[in-house]
Amino acid sequence: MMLPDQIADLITTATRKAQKKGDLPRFQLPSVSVNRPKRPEQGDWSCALPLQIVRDVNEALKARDAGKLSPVQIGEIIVRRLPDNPYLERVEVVKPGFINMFLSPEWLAAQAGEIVARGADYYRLDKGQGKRVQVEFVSANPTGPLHFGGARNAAIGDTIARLLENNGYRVQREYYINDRGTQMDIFGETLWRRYQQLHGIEVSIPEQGYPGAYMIEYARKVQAQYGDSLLSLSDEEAIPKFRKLGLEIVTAELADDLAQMQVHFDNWFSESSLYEDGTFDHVAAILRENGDLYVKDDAVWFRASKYLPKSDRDEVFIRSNGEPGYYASDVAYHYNKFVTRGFDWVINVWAVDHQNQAARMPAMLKALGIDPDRLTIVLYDLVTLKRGGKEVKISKRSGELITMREVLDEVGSDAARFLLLSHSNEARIDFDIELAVAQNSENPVYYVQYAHARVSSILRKAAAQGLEPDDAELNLLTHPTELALLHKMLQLPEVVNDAIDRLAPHHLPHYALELAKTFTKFYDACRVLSDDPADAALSRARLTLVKATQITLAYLLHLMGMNAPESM
RNA sequence: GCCCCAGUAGCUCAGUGGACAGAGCACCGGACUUCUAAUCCGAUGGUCGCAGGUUCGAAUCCUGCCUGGGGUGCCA
Repeated sequence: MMLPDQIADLITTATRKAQKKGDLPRFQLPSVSVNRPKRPEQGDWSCALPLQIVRDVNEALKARDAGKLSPVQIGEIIVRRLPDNPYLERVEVVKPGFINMFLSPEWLAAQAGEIVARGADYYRLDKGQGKRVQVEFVSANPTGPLHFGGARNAAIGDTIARLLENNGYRVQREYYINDRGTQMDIFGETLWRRYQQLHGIEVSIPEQGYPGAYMIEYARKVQAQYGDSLLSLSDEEAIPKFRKLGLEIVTAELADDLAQMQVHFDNWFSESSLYEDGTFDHVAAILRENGDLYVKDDAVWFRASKYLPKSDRDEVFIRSNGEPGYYASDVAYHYNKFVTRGFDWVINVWAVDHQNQAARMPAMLKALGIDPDRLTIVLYDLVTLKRGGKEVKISKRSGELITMREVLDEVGSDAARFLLLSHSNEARIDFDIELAVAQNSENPVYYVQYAHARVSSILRKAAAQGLEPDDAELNLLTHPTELALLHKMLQLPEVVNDAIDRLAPHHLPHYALELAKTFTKFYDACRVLSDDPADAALSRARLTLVKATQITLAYLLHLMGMNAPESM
């Protein structure tokens, strides 16, 4: 259980006891929460319960004509019943009715030893309790290299997966490959034409095809493997063949690009497999039996309005040309996720231009008898690429960077991930390449990594002197910056908990910056190593704190998919 | 038209019911024979888009409006 929950429990217990003993009248208590006040004089933890219950208290007292209590008086009554506990050294009740609590420095200092003893496990929560969750992300159409916008999707999705897998969930990362439909046919045809062109055949690529130079590269890869042996194929034979070959090339390239960002998928799921293994026919049968399908304008429609009371809008299931639409694939796909594979929870990470699609997902789930709460769609806004404040046009012809690989090659994965994660999902990002590359104080990425490098350097130097972390005399840790650093480290589970509850990974980089700042203040104020043997005990205690900081920073960087450098 | 998101310090952004609204950058003034100065300390800086409402308490919740972005039935 997290520290704030434990402290809130103390308040709850004390209040119930006060009721039982007759100090306070009986009524239904609200759930108690505590928060970290901004001002140090208001304590390490604060609780506003007296203000929240003053009305209930006085109404109950009035009923038996027993006078009135002020919030401060209520607070004092509660505090008198506070159970013995190791955390709190001092508790104050102040106007207008806050209970301010101060952590025991001894208990706080002892946590440094706990962190060193248990490592990152000290911070891990069992939020998931073994639940199976799938995070589906990126899932860009496999018709070319990843656009830089995909990097934000990758950073968000992968970080959510990391948050979950470190806190009690069994996580699968999945990439959904849209490997059927009109776009793929045109892609296959373009590749086929490029291949023919490489062999001197004068053909032109399709009108709505893929003009990018990368298609010529793909054709060269086909040529390298097959030579001219495919030239004899007819268009009817060649297009499916090249669609398949192209898909293999692109998929390998996507995996490669994503690996550059420390992103690895457990499963690449083929859309067309849903049609080959009968899933699509099966869900169509379910919907038909329930009377959820009807024909209009030569198309088959899904009666979505039946399941979404606020909407009168239905969805095209099978288009008038006989081809299932994307919504039909989504129905089959989600049936596969929830029923066939039985995930407890599914998270889809989508760009904000799919917002409408996201709003229509619950209808299909209800129609399939699946609890809509088992699906969460994380929507994020787009990224504008800039260089020195000027927008980089998303145009191949400009010659400017646009693919994810090109940006990563220039700014590096760590900086890209950190900067892409720093904004809330709903916020648009202006990603300035110049700023991202800058290895100076303007760039917060390096401030955080630098703190880890410093910590590592101290531990190295100490080891060379024969000094190791030792928790025998941790009560020597009394300096305000030492206690502040410990208090900040203890905040990590709260940050993680919040990030998971809201699927908002941007809390991690912000906290990382705060933690690095808090460490650097300690570093500035407190010398760890010393030439004087008389300081050895304090050095060992501080080394424990430094080691705990290293563990914490490394875990935090790991959650963000970043490296924790030992030196810079 | 309708739906979604955003509007907080000069800039980039945190903060989704608690106390006097925060950070980074920029700007100004200090600190270096450093366990890595990619540093630290201090100062300046805000009618939280606007107007109502709910509440002991609102940047946060509700209603309306303004501005910007996105979406809006056979593309995905």
